[in-house]
Amino acid sequence: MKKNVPTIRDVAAAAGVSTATVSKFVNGAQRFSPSVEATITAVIADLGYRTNQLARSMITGRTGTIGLSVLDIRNPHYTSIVKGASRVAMAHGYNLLLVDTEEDPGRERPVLEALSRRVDGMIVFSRLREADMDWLVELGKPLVMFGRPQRPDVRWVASEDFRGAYMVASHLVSLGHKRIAYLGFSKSRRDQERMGGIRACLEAHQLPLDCYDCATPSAADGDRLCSSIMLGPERPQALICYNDLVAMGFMKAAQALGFQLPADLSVASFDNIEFGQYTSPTLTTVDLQSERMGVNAMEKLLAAIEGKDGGSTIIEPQLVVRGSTQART
Amino acid sequence: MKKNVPTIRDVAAAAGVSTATVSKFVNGAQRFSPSVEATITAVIADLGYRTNQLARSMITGRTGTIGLSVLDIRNPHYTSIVKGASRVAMAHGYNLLLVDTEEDPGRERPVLEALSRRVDGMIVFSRLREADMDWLVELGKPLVMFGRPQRPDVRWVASEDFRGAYMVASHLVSLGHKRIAYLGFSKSRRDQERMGGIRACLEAHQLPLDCYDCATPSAADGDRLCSSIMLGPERPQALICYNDLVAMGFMKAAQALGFQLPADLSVASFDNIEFGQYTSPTLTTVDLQSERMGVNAMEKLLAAIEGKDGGSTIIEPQLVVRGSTQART
DNA sequence: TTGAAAGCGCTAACAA
DNA sequence: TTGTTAGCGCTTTCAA
Repeated sequence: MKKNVPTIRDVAAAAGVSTATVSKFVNGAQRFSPSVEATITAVIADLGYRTNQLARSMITGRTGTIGLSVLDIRNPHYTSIVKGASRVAMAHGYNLLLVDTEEDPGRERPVLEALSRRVDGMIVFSRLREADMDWLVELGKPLVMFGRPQRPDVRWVASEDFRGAYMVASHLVSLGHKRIAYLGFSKSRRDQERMGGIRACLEAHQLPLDCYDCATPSAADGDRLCSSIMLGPERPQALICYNDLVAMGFMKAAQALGFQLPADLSVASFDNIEFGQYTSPTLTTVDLQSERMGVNAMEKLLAAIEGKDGGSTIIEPQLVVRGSTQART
Repeated sequence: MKKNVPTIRDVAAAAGVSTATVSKFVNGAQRFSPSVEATITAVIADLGYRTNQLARSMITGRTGTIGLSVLDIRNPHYTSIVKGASRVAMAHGYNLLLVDTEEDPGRERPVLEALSRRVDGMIVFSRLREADMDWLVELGKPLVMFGRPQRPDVRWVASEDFRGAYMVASHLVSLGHKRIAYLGFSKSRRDQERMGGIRACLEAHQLPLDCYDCATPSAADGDRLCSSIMLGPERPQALICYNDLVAMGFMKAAQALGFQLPADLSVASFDNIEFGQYTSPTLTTVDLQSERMGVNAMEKLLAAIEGKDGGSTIIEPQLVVRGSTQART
């Protein structure tokens, strides 16, 4: 038995009208005489006709699909962004073409170039340097990025990383910590801002800052670097991690090393992923409002697709104090 | 300035050959005379020509895209599945069209029907009952599902939920627990198997089983149901939760109520999400190998698309014992 | 090895 | 309100 998907021509023939009429009807483009309307409706139901999106897209140039590129879908920060973006997209009848670049800048270009031809717009979280992303903009698709690319055509949503970092640092200083360290992730563009915020705060208090660097922003790396930081010559009293995952891995490793947290070390980080509430101790963190970032980015993109300017947005961070930070005794 | 994306005709004209030749060249369909090959290559590079996938798809019927439908992307169990599936898809040059049905069976049909027209195959995690998914199969696309749908055309990957459940129950019994409860999620088809496995084990030991039911399989619901379970007349000595999220919410609430875990209550669950290692106490759970499920499902689907039969797979569960379960003293 | 021509299923002027 | 007609960019016979 052959699979015969009915086309608009089949419907037109069966209903005794032209394909143009069926097309207009399907797209609700105008009003029809009751009789025509009735027949077409009946025939469509009868044949089980469904319009071929591909064919439509080819003409209209619109695909009804949004491309979303994230760095690691397993990081709940990105997962929440996807969730937020997905909700808005679905509510507007768009689908989501998801790309996980796995923190590898080298994968971004080929993947996004291919993606750009089949979507109406893209939201991208990138590890590329500003200088290396001309091609992205030249793809000519509406584009929303995370971070703050200095390009006139690109709208973005960003968090105030500098300010958030200043806030955590300030919190730790006020708890009486003198020796504070930062376990960052230099491959990220946000790392500079975070380190800058921490440094600015500490300098204002004339305190030094020790910096360490992850290879990947993951629990595994927090774990891996723990011994060298905690058992080295310059053991910190408080540590700020690049993100919650790093902090979780680090805390667990520190406890395995015999340290009491937060008594021996206060730990704080960025993102406020859901699971920070369940760690032991619970995690003090800077809430970046991931889901809202996703929602916001998608709203901007849909606006751009409709030719409106959604502008750019800075989302204010909020310090969430939990059990992992404590006053120096 | 107008955006003029070069088409195959532009290339043909500039190279002085026919569009058919260019098409064949682009698709590497055959060999060409050196001169033709050289000119076409040069012209393509010069014009920056890239083939329009949409147009090609319309003819070939292949889209290079896989649809993946999950119930809640924020649940790390699904996130890992997506990760696994995504890796395999990208490695084979496929894109991923992601759908998050948000645990709402009512959304599945319209969304998947729309999806089916623009993908080469679908992997779906569904809350639909067997009886309600005829339409899914009739969409006529290669299909891989999670769970064990009893349909000849559908390949699936499933975990041995009954066995896994039996294992946890057995573990708790051997720890000396007499009053064991199950906090399930009856909307899931897997719930039956899990409850069955637990019950089978307890009956073998002539122990009773109290059952409770979540409205959603989330930490929020574990939290919400905690007081009624822990402060009711039939407080359990051990609790098996539907998944890790429920367990995490439950444990946290129980501790807030003043209970010592695992001394006052042993808790275990299913999935083995990464974050179960960081809770306090760390979570005893049944590892379902989420990422592998995703990988496996995608491999099966790609096989099906190529006309091969990837078969169906049952993935064996593994009990991961951590701190949340302890012998009854 | 190359090309001519006929569409894939649909939409969008423009006419009637 | 309805129909005619000309494609969208590409692949695919079939013939040269």
